[in-house]
Amino acid sequence: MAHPDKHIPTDAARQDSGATQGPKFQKKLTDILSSAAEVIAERGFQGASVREVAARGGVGLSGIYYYFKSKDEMLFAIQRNTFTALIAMLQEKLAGVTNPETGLRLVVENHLGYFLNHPQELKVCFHELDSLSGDYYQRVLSLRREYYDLVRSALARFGKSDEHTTSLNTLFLFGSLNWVNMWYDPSERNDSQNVIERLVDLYLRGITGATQISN
Amino acid sequence: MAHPDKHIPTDAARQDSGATQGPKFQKKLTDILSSAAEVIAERGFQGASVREVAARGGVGLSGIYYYFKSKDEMLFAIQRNTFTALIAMLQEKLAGVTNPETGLRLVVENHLGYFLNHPQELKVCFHELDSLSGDYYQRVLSLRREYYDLVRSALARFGKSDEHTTSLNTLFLFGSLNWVNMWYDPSERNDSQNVIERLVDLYLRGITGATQISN
DNA sequence: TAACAAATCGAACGTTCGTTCTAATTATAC
DNA sequence: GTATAATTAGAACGAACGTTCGATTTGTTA
Repeated sequence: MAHPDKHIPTDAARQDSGATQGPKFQKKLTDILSSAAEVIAERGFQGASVREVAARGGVGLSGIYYYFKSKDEMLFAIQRNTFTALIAMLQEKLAGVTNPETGLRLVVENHLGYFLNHPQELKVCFHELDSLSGDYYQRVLSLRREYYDLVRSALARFGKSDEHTTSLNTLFLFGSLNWVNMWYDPSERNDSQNVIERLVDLYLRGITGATQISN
Repeated sequence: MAHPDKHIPTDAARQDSGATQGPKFQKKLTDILSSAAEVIAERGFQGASVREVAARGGVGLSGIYYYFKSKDEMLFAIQRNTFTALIAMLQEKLAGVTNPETGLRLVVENHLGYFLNHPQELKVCFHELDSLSGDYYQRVLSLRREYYDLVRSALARFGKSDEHTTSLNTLFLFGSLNWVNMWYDPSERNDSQNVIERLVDLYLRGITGATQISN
């Protein structure tokens, strides 16, 4: 009881994005999360040791626990930040868009564009969905659903399929999108636009049944 | 040196499928591999403990090492068996088939059919590709390439796309196929045929650009 | 039953893991 | 400069990990 008040790590699980903490704290927290995404993408969540995350983040082992309550919370923070960003960016891009083809193109560009800039984070989100449990899992699940609904409603604008088929097409599209990080090498980023075009073409024809490519 | 000869676990890495060992040995080996696929699918490779695999397989902890040299070898055996089976089944189905639509349908039916019967094995193969290294990794990689080439050549029969586009379409298809085990619930196996049909429809139109569905 | 191999068991090894604790250091405010 | 909080550092905890080993049991062949 000699100590005034035990430090409670800022609870990255809360949505208070930095109001209570200085920018220096937020910067370090972001650095650690970036390192964590790196290590988890490489070794998997269970295989990623907190010690290595700490080393790459330039902190001591116990320093990690000043910023996060647990290893689980780090994974949760990565997934929450990523899905929140994906949703916000997509909502902004889709605002006011009515043309279905444009909507599909924006969906693909948004998702693959984010993958090009944050390959580790996206890999973690798509690869470690089941590594969380309890409250963390549920909250990420609801974000995933929100993102799914956004994409689904974009595909629904084509009006060419019944509801169930639209749902299936959405899931097929997510498969194609997420599988990209299994084979695409970002070092040769010359043909990234081509990948986007071919994927849009494929689903455009697949959904509408016509060859009405514009550009 | 009091012992005649140390037992060398039958080297599941070799391709001698049971000539040197009795059927009882092979049975138990299969049981263990099945349990291993179960645990690895649930907890990931790093998170799967040999102790739990042993428990579910009805063996003591050290009993595992009578059948396998290491945990890595177990993962290798699962992936090798799965890809070998997928390749063999697909080759048999595609034998003599020239119609491109039939080929695509057989590819999808083969892959998703295997998923329905062996969900854990397929999840392990698609989820733990990078958990192997060295020789094990290379040998699985070459099997994956063989399977990929089979599917790619089936899509190439449509003759509607250039080579690069065909490659991309193949990768997109693999994404859709492998993503299925992230959302499909095998307990409601009523609509599995519908999933296959919708996926075939989507890629049929996407590749050919026409709506030439037969049945 | 005797001999031998095949298969299983239990205990132990060295390591690494996530987490915690206390003390020391640095920054901030009066 | 002194007090107070924010941040870091180091050592240690028990638990779980993959693997090994010698002994024991089970099965097979004479």
